[in-house]
Amino acid sequence: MPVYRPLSSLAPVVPQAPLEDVSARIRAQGARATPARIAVLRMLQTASRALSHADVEHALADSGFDRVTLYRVLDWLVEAGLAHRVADSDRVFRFSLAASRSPEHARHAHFRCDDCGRVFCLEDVRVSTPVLPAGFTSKEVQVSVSGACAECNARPS
Amino acid sequence: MPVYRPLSSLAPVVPQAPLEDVSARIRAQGARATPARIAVLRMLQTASRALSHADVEHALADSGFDRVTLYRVLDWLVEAGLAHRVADSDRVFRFSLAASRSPEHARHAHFRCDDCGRVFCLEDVRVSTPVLPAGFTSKEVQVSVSGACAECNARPS
DNA sequence: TTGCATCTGCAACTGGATTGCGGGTAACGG
DNA sequence: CCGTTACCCGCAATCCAGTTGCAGATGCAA
Ligand SMILES: [Mn+2]
Ligand SMILES: [Mn+2]
Ligand SMILES: [Zn+2]
Ligand SMILES: [Zn+2]
Repeated sequence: MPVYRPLSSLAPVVPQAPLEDVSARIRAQGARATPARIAVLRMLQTASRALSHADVEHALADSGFDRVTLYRVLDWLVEAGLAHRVADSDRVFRFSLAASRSPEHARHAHFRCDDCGRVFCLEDVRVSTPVLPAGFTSKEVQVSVSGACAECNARPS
Repeated sequence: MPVYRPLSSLAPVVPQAPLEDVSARIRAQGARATPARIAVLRMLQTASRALSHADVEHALADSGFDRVTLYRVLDWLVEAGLAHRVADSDRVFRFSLAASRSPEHARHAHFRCDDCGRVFCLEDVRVSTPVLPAGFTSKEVQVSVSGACAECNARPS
């Protein structure tokens, strides 16, 4: 079980995205553009990988948002169709921008490193809906690969 | 979020499989063939879908096995390579016979019904390892489709 | 049959996620 | 601008699948 590693030691996931744009997008869903929603959505937009609640909480620690508020914001984003949620093999949910919201976030596979615990978006590995048994209808397809990431393979350990 | 539904209302998942065979298979792993291990392994062998700890616990309620024992048996089965574990989108682990243990359990996709919460093994949907970024190595690939199963689609609801 | 490493039962614990509720505030109308 | 109010947030308690520690039981090889 990999230990938690703060975002600072990872790829840059700093909240920096067109502010007005983000607020407008939230209001377009018929909801209030609150500081918490804006901050989290901006973060997701610039994230290079799927973020857990803990990731968001640590990155936005200075802002002083309540833990529960961040849970609710993430839930709301999913419900509003702005983000999607995948259950990781370590029983934590990870969030990333919804496919429909940006072309580079089209349906793709995810990779979980068993060593460092990070989850990468494999943008190049596209996912297609398989043929299902009669009567079954699909809403979502998730492909998740586990193993060791490049960084962890390089490190002698 | 679908409510838990007891096994009795679902497909027949009664523990009935060659007893001696099962005991021998357990001992072949250098472990003791205890009642709990035998019962759980027999259950997995006849299950038509991936079982959660709760499924096993309810089905074997009469036997009086402790909750923790069943957790440990399931963990042991995975460690021994006799079963494999998939993390479901509702944050519960589900278990099924390992691919190497029976030809009909080759690497396949799983289907989760958002309505009734059941997880089906899509034996016909084979899974192959995708091409990964340089330096990445894979150990396991999981494909999980979500949507509505035939039964739930048929029911008017 | 006996020895003992392995396994089980029980109870306490963990950590991510959820819920209830009183107080706060974004957005709209005036 | 300011008042109103439905929506949102902070806080504390709670849930729940899964884990851990330890003392006692037991499968099985000798
Ligand atoms: Mn992604
Ligand atoms: Mn399966
Ligand atoms: Zn890694
Ligand atoms: Zn169903």
